[in-house]
Amino acid sequence: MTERQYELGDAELEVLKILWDVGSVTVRDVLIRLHEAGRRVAYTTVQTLLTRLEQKGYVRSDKSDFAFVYRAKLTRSRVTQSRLRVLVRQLFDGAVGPLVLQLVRTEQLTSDEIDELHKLVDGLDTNPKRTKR
Amino acid sequence: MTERQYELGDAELEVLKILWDVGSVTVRDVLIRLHEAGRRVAYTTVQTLLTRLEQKGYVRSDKSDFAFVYRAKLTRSRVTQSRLRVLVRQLFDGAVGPLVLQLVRTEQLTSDEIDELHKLVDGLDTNPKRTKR
DNA sequence: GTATCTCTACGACAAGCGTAGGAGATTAGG
DNA sequence: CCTAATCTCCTACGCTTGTCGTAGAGATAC
Repeated sequence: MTERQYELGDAELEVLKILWDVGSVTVRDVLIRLHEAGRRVAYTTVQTLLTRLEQKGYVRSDKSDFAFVYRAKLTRSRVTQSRLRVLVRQLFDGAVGPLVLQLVRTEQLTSDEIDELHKLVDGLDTNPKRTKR
Repeated sequence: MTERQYELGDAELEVLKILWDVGSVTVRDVLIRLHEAGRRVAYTTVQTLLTRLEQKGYVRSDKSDFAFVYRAKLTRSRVTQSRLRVLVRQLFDGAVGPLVLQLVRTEQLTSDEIDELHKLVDGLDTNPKRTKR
């Protein structure tokens, strides 16, 4: 495809989320976590996923005294933002507005979220324009 | 992964979007459109994509006098909604609120979109009813 | 010191997807 | 009818991703 750099699959993302939650983990840590979550995978599967995540630059590893310890290199919001951007481009031709509108329109939000939204939206127009990263 | 049904790849989505825009198309129609958009693919590639889309239930075809004519079976919003749901589940554990918040926070919206958002958000609490698809 | 456990390295395989070629049918133009 | 252009059908290749197996290196356990 066009610009297919920097992708990650579902399973990889699953692992990455654990790294975000926990911080530093070994292969076994991730494995246990996944098993607790009902995900029955083999040790070496996790190992492969972590290796690939490292190759892709999402994760860094250092050899501690016993096993390799992995930690995320990219922040959660960095990655989610990038993924969102891809999706927005794919589905809404890059226009975020329509996406938000569809979300607000078709998904139910909790009243807390609605309150938060109110605050955000109210603050929007007073906010000066932001630089495009 | 768990429930991997109902997926479609980038190229497939690209084609599907053309169907949404145009309505009824032949393989060649799509091909021309793609070429106009700078996407240099072979005729048979488009054919494969349409066939797969049909197998997956996104598209329906009928044999008109010469070539097959394809049209979308699922609406655009239906598909975008489903894709959004997947992404929301993956990245935000199914919570739409945080997603919207992140979007509003990190992406710039046009003032029209902000106005629209205002209206939507204001209408939210008074209009909580929705049928679950 | 041999059996056991755990970790790493390497390879592999199936499915999904993007991409396409070739064979054979069909249609249009003379 | 003959030929060129098209269309459909079938097959396939390479890459990514999810999933492991196995073999070897260190440590542990008796």
